[in-house]
Amino acid sequence: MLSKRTKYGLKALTYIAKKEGDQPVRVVEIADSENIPQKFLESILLTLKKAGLLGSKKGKHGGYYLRNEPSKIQMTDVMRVLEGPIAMVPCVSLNYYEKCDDCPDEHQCSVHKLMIEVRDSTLKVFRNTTLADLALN
Amino acid sequence: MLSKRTKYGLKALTYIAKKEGDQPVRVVEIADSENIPQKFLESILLTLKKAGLLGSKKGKHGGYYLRNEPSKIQMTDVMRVLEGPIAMVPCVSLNYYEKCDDCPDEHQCSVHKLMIEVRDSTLKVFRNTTLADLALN
DNA sequence: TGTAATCCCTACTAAATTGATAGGGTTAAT
DNA sequence: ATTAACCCTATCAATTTAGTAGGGATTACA
Repeated sequence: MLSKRTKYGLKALTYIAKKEGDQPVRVVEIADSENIPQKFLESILLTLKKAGLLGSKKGKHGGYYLRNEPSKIQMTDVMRVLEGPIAMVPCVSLNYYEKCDDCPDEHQCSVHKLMIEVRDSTLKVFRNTTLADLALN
Repeated sequence: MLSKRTKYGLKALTYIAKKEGDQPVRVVEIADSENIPQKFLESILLTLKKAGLLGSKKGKHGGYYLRNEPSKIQMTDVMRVLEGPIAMVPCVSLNYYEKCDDCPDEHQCSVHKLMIEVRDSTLKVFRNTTLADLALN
């Protein structure tokens, strides 16, 4: 299941991408438009900023803006920042690999094989989708 | 992330499928072979039984057995029983649909669109994989 | 220079979920 | 009758989730 955090983050990014003026977008505006608790959203956007996806401007007329063109922002990057590993088990994760402690040999593990397939098919979707695609319509 | 419950369940099913004699397979044997806490495994196999995937025989020489040929058991069914919805958000779930309370119109929701794609690609994998595939090798 | 608007940061918390463990009940074979 | 096995319920500690609270730091502008 996708966390609310991730869902809100995606919606917020989409909102900002759609807006794309020269003015940064305020948290409160996004929160109101997308029905997201403001304080919660603040912390999410902060995460996205620290990850380099968003930039910010403080003070009056401040807000958040994209650091790249929407068409250059892949879902793989967004999802890894917001949700963590894309793989369903650590032993098939590209970026967060970890050995299972119950598994003597993962190359003979049926779950391992299956989850590699799932990972690859999900990755394909995320790699082929950019923020520009989300912002269409 | 896949729960341990699901992972253990998949391993257990694979174990039983590989064994496939006329004797039912005992919980303790699976638990020992696959490094799964026995009591925990008991409750998982019970769930699989109640869902109709496994049958059981009580008492001496008892154990669990498959109710169908491995090649007839799709991962979609197994995953739904063990892990619940395959979709990452309830609003794109085929079997557990639920409206998002923050979303006025889900057809205009960017997350919705993306998650439909993910769901479909994951479903494709699960539909094309049976327990017989997991039990290979 | 003061004030309001805005992002930034830390700490806390209630509720839910996960990954078990405990303890015994029921059934079947011998 | 005894033992081996599944069946069932309750409980629990740790972790994660979805926030809330409270204020600090910075900037625009009057």
